[in-house]
Amino acid sequence: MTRQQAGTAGTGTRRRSRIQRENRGRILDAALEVFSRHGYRGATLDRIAAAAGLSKPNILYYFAGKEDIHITLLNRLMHRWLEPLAQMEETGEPLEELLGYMRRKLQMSRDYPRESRLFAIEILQGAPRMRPHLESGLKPLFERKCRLIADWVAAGRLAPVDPGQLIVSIWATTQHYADFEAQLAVLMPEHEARWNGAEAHLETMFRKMLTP
Amino acid sequence: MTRQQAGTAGTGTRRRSRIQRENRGRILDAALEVFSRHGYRGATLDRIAAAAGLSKPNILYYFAGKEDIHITLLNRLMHRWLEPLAQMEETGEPLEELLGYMRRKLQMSRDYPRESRLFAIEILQGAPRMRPHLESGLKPLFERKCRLIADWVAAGRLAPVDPGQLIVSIWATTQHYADFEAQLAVLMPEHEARWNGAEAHLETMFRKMLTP
DNA sequence: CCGCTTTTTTACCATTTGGTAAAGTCACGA
DNA sequence: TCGTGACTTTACCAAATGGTAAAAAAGCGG
Repeated sequence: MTRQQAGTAGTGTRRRSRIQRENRGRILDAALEVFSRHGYRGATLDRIAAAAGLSKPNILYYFAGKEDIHITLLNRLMHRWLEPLAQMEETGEPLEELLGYMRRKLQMSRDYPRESRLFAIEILQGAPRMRPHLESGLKPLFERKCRLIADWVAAGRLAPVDPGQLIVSIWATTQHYADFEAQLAVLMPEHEARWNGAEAHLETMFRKMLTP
Repeated sequence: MTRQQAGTAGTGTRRRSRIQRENRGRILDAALEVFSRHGYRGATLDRIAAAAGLSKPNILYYFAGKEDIHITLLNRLMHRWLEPLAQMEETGEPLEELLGYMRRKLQMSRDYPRESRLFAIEILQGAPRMRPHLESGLKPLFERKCRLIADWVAAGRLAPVDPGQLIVSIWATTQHYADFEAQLAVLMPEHEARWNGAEAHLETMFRKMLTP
């Protein structure tokens, strides 16, 4: 019977000391940096430990293993990632709701590029650890919002559009600025101009596409 | 003085036997699969060797090392990747030129998803081995085509648009279907409907955005 | 300031990984 | 068909990697 580790405590046991909360936080922050740059296989515990300023065995005192850290990150991520879409509701003008969603998503790319890359790299690699989340978390929300958009179109409050394709194109255009930043920084070196240009461009594009 | 290896021959020596051409091809094909799924650090020579049906030392007979394989892939990729944009010229109707470019890019995502993922994963990881290519290959082409689009806008043949942002949004929307296929396959399981829907949606979107 | 728990460090391990040396095997032109 | 160079395999190696055991150090309630 091995000793109970801090991070391995059953889901019921939520008591965490101050030190545990601090160090788990530092580990997750460091792991986000490393996983989002190198993917699961390319990330090493040594690198995460170095970035967190802790020793490798100390990391393994707080988490059951590399996979445990990764899964914990993905769980947290999914929550935050769905929020902007969930906020799009039937109250309010359809066009403004959609533009608002696009703006929130673009802001997320700007504020949380590491999370965006973590998500992107996981999907690129075939979503091996995330498919359950996609099925159970994202898909129902996606379908609900597709029906909402379809209703708006049917009521003539939006130009005719394939709701699923519309949402996908919002994801694609907004996430691109976080995920491909290394490329865009070469082509458009001015950081502020790039982001302001993005917002103006996407606003024009989706407004033209959706105005009935 | 080590023995001269097949793949290490100086750039001048282009003679390659039938066996060399075959096996280098098989190795590069296998490596494309593995690198595009796991990134540079996550890919292993063992995996590449297994996928190619060769032994690991045999792989190292044809290439100087793991990095040599990766660089060779990126070089080949860059060539093919710039082609669709290079084909967009000032002869012909501006709107049709741009829509044609978008369609070629979407077709590339459909036909060469592994290449698209290889590129995406390299950029996501900060483009460590590709920045020179971006500077010397992509950037000049990008700037040239931006000027072309700016000229079209100035002549009133296109709606006012930020040329750089326009090109970026074409990249984002088309590449997304290859890079995020694992996610889209969950949300839109019907493969043909997904791609046909994409083409129709993007055509509508960019046509509305660009019609003067 | 004592004793007990939590946290951290030191010293390891087994496996994997990129890479090499050298002995074999094959192909093909003379 | 035979010799020579091109190709392939076998047997390794040193470093890196995920992970563990157990001792040492810190916290902390009493």
